[in-house]
Amino acid sequence: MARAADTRDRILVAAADQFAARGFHGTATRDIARAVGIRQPSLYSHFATKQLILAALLDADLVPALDRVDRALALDGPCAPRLHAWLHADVDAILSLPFDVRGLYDDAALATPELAEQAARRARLHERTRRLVADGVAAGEFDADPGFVGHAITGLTLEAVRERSTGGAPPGRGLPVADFVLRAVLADPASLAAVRAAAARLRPLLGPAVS
Amino acid sequence: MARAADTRDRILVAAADQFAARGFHGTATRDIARAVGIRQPSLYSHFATKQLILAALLDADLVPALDRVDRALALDGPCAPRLHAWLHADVDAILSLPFDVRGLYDDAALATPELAEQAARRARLHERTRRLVADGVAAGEFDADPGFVGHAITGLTLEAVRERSTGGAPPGRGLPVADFVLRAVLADPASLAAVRAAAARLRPLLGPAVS
DNA sequence: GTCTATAGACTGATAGAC
DNA sequence: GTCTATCAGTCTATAGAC
Repeated sequence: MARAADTRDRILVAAADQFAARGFHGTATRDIARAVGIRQPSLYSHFATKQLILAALLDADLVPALDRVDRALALDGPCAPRLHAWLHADVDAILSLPFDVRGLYDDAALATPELAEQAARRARLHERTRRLVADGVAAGEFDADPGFVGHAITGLTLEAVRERSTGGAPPGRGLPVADFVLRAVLADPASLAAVRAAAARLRPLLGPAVS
Repeated sequence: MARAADTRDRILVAAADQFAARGFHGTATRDIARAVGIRQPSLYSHFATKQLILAALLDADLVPALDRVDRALALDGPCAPRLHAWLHADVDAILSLPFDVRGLYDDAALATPELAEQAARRARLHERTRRLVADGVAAGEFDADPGFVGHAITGLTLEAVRERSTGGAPPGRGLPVADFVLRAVLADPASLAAVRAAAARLRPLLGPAVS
């Protein structure tokens, strides 16, 4: 046991935990190594630099997230059930990751050239989230500012992650987040029950149904 | 010119900017000093430790915020207009601070004994926000989980701050945030217009009307 | 792949002249 | 209150034995 790929994964999980608690800059490679049970220089058998640990974690979060939003954008039918199903699946998927994404989005670290690819992925993710909302506004289903709602979704998702990390039990937050956003943006609030029912049928297409 | 109190304030603003960009641990006292235009040891004429700079910034954010939520809790009348007016005033007040609060809430730093007082203030603020929502649920005005809505408000507020820092122009986000939350929690969505009108009369009691 | 040893830069904070 | 000089500790990353 303790194969190389195993150690690599344990480094990633330990690094994410420490980044979440103290930030990227506040985490020493010695701290990560200690949590894994190896010496600090041994990390460099798996990652050439500390920044590449962060890049691997960002990709593990961003690549599946981009796939989910692309699938939601590609679905047919009205926007409201697609937004609801996507939010539900997206938040549950992020909360079910084996590591904590909270410390990954360090704006200064993402601004460095080494992480340009990850920064571009993140910008693409935000742009597509905004488009999902804007489509619904254009169709008359939503009454909202897409830019603001995009930021609101980001804030709600990050806070759900923060809640899991700092609080006790990790609850199924996907459904509450989806309900909260849809209630806030639906032009016809009375249609929420129908939207939820339609979203339940779409969700299996967007990812595992966790809650 | 350049009196002592002046330099102290400029240290606080510079420190907040750097904490927002690189986090508390990622910011060197030399970086703060350079932004102020003094040498690194000169900082210690104004603050005994780096942590006390963070404590002063946290207090400048938390003490007025506690005052605002206490005034909202003390008001008479239904909960919905009070929640709307408080959210509007609170977000606008935070966005109009002369410094960036985004980097202040480092969980690991707040957990140290030196910042216990600030951590307690923050917990009190969260508890009172939750109570403002719970009162409305008990009165039948809201249909929501107060714990979840409390976290949602935190996430929306932090994202509004992040948006100001990373994006370009700082828009008046207090009203959109208040509308977003009220639409999401009101048991009777049709009452939003009346709630907004009543909130507009309360808002002058909670702080400056920025937008 | 992991180890010990260490390089070289940077960290927060102090001492003492002005 | 600001400065120069500096200390002791920590940081990421490398070299080379096993």
